[in-house]
Amino acid sequence: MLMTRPVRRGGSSHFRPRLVYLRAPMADEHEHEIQHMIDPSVPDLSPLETLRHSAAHVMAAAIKKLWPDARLAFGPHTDDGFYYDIDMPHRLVPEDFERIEAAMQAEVDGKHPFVREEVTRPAAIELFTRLGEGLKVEAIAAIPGDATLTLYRSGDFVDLCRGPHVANTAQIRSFKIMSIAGAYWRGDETRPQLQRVYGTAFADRKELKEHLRLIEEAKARDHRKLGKELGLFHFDPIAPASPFFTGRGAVVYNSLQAYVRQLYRKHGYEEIITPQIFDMDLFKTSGHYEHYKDNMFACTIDEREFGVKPMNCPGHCILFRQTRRSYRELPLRIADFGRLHRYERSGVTGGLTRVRSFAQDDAHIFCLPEQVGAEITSVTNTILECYRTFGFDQPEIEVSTRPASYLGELATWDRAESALMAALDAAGLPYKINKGDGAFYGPKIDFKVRDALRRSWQLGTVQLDFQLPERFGLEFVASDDSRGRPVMIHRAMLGSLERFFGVYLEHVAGRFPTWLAPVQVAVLPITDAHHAWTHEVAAALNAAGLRVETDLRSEKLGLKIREATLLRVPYMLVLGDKEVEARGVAPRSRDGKTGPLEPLAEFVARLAIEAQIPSGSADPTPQQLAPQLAPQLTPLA
RNA sequence: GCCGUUGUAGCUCAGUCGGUAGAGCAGCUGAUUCGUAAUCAGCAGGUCCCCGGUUCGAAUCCGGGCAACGGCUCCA
Repeated sequence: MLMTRPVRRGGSSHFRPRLVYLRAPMADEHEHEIQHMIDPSVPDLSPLETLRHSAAHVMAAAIKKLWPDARLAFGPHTDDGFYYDIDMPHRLVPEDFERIEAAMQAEVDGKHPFVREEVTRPAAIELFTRLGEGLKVEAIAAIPGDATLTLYRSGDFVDLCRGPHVANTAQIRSFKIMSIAGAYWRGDETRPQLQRVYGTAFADRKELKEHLRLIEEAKARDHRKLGKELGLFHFDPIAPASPFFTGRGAVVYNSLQAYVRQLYRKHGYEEIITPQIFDMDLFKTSGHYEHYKDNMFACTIDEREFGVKPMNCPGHCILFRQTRRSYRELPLRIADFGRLHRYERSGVTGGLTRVRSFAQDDAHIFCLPEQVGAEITSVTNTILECYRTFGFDQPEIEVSTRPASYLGELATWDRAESALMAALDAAGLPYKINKGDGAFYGPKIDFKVRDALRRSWQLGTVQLDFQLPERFGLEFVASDDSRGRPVMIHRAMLGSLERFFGVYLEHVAGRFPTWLAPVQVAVLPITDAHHAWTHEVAAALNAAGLRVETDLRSEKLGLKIREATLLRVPYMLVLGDKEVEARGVAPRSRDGKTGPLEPLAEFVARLAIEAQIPSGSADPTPQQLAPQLAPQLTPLA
């Protein structure tokens, strides 16, 4: 039951209702909303976020009990839990987690209500100074204005906090300390580092268990692990953060490119090839030298400074202006799989997700200002089609608008931003606006997909650019013979192919659809007597353009099946007396299903269709689509 | 770049107090010819990440580098 009491607000004299929680049972779904409605200064958190933020308080209280000299910083909720930044002499190790959890449980068992309290700034400073919470005092100093501050008490723990919170610590029943990491006070790397303790909490034990299972599953299908197990790619210290793709990996990589090329053909792009290394003058013109030089590989030859391209756009501008362009040529859509090199700082790289040598499915569209809307619509549709093919759900779309420091005319920005949103509106696509998050050269749309484990990845991007056409003096001849400046649209669907490779590998847990599988069919003779038919079958598959491997070793069938299964080969053909006699095959899928004996030609014809690169001219067949959630494979013994 | 952790055979890992480097899998050789997720035996395989120091002696201790991993920051 909710009760209200009058509370003085700020300096004004009016009274407003305020909440006090007296109720123990958890999870009134609407508590937080009520809290938020009554006081808009209370952040609008979801019930789960509220629970997690409350759990952060409980954890902080527990840590303060165990290590009274701990100084608290901030303790917010995150996408899948919460953390608290703490400054203390004791260096936490995983062995401490159990003690912390036990102390947290004591807080929970104490059934302490969360009590909100309003204080003046001086009172808050006085309180936290007395408690020795220097970081809190600093945080108070950083809060602008002289608004009333709020405290939340639970038991004998008190924290500066805007809330909201659950009613009572007893509601925090399912929690776990996850990990410990370093973090800076307010992200400032010149300040001493704090210890960030990560935890998670859920409304009930079942959800917590499921969350922990998903974490285990994510570990099992980590693309770095799968890449090694499946022999797809390799890293060596001799080329830090730069993948070596093996023969198998390159099949996947090239097939991804082949698919994107299908889309290009369908949607009116032409693919070009541009240089790798340019005179640094190019990047001085584009602005990369000024803004991005520290991330570029450079060298000086013959007293001339060169830079390895970190992006394709400047080179594309050169190609655009190498001839006089008529408005009739626009929109000009040029695509480039050019290899890019960026000197990513040593601490930021990892697996395929952030590498120093990579390629994008990159394209630039040069168009008339009035063509922007139609182009955005077309690009967006192509991106959505692309993600469908890979079995991703509808992506989350975010529009980033003009940042504080920007280049170009205000009116142009306004026009561009409304063009982006109008295109999305027209397509009936929901999106979120990230105000002020655009690049300084133009607004953008980002596309984020969720993979099979519900993790979010930013893949595609569509960016308007008014700067490069200006800087490179690009122009076209208009119908009245005047000169106009084209608008440049940067766009990528998969983003970095390397990164997409990693994301997708995890999404399908190594079970590539047939058209992407490095090996599509494994032919497994039972004994030497079946080798002749094996060679015939393999030759027929090979002739149909399928990727086939034979296993002629004198190993037992079980082993051959096991190994092909672990390599996630989509189909296995076990050949024994029956198959030889019938001149047929009985395909076994990697899921363990065995089909009936059928004539070889039938299987070849069927598989050839399934293995086709999705054409982009029709919806992919179910077989071409990726499996949504791969069944769990028996782990290696 | 910053903080922390780690680095031993192709892979996954063990290695006590500083005293000649270990296993399983993979590989090679041989045997086995087998019907839907691991046949048996033998052999071979090492710059203990790199450089330097301490020590009679270093995988082990110390210093410096490199790389990977977990985070932070960054990702015009």
